[in-house]
Amino acid sequence: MVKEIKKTKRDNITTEAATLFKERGFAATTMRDIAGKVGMEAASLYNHVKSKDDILQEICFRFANEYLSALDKISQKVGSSAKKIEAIIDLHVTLSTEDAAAIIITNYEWKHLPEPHFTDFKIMRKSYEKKILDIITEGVKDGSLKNIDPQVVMFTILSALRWIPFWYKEERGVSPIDLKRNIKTLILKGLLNG
Amino acid sequence: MVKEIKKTKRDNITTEAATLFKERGFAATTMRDIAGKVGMEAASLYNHVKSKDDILQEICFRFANEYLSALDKISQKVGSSAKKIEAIIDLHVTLSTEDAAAIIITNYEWKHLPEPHFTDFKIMRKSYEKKILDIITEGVKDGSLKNIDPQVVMFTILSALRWIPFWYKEERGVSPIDLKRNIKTLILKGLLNG
DNA sequence: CTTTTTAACTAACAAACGTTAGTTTTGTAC
DNA sequence: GTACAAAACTAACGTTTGTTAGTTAAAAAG
Repeated sequence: MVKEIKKTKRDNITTEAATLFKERGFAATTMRDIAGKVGMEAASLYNHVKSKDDILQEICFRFANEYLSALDKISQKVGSSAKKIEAIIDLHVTLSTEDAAAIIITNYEWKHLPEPHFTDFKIMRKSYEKKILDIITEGVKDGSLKNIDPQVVMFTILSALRWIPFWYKEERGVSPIDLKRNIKTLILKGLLNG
Repeated sequence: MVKEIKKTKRDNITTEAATLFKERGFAATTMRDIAGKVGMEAASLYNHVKSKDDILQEICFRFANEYLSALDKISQKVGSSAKKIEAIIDLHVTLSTEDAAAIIITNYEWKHLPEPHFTDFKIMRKSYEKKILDIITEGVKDGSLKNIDPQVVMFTILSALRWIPFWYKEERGVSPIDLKRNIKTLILKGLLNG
């Protein structure tokens, strides 16, 4: 009972902080801002959270781990390179539309992580990119994918996916399902007709 | 003579500041950081620059204008929708590889612009996106482009292009020309073979 | 050489920052 | 109802921030 209440409050702080970090950036968000959103004084936050950095760490590593473990599952289960890329698109769209603020933090505010977490995160990120690079390289080698520089393909796809939480809004009238289908078509079959 | 020297020093400050804003973000970069890079005391910066915000404004609006005027030229001169999109890709790659730091600021740190510049910038940005959206919509209507949601296409392409300065490095062995060709193939013809 | 600008410097300010200490309120268990 | 723990509060701390004031050195103009 005690632990559950504490966890809920901490989660609430994390969520509100993520929204502010997204809007103003980590460095420009103050503990007093976060406290205001949560409905308490800044000092009271420290009953639930160790520091401002602590909040950032929680967000970044929660999703870094989620991305990595999801990618591992994809690498094992799914078949062809193209199918794996489709699954990666699904993964990013799902996370980006479900928890946009936190995903933005994970993708763009992680540079404010203090050491050694900064280095740890960087390694995880590089590892994620490397795994995707390998999937693409494999597809190019077996001839199922076009002979485009795998590095360019990897970064172009990841860039497109990482930016989704910035522009995605329900009000635009594009459902997550539509979004997945449209991006897959664009990436795999291209924009040109015929 | 007098004006030229002044302009050069100011440009130097702007350039060094852009590098720091890119690495640490605008809010986490101090005037003392910038001064250190330039080789003077923080207070001396104010002989060349009105404020910290002033530096950010200069960078953001210089490139916002450059993007917009380049896009207008493309809209007038170039022919088909596909050719226009190719020209937009060329534009972004050229700017991103020539002045990566400043482009990153223009794309990601503009949220720190003080009003009314923030609103002004937002309008310019929306206008840029709208013009690209129109190009895509036209191509879908005349049947030269696949029937993918133009909004999704616009954001996906722009996301991929806006992220280039983050990962592009000469050492990766991909020249700007290669990059342009590869991205065009990926976007227009897709990743799948056959 | 003298005068006038330009641009560097040192020193300091007021505000805002993350965080700590100490105290009071709130909620739960006996 | 008393006891105890959790979580809120107020107050304040030491730093760091962007910026200003006042002064000195360097460069350009006459």
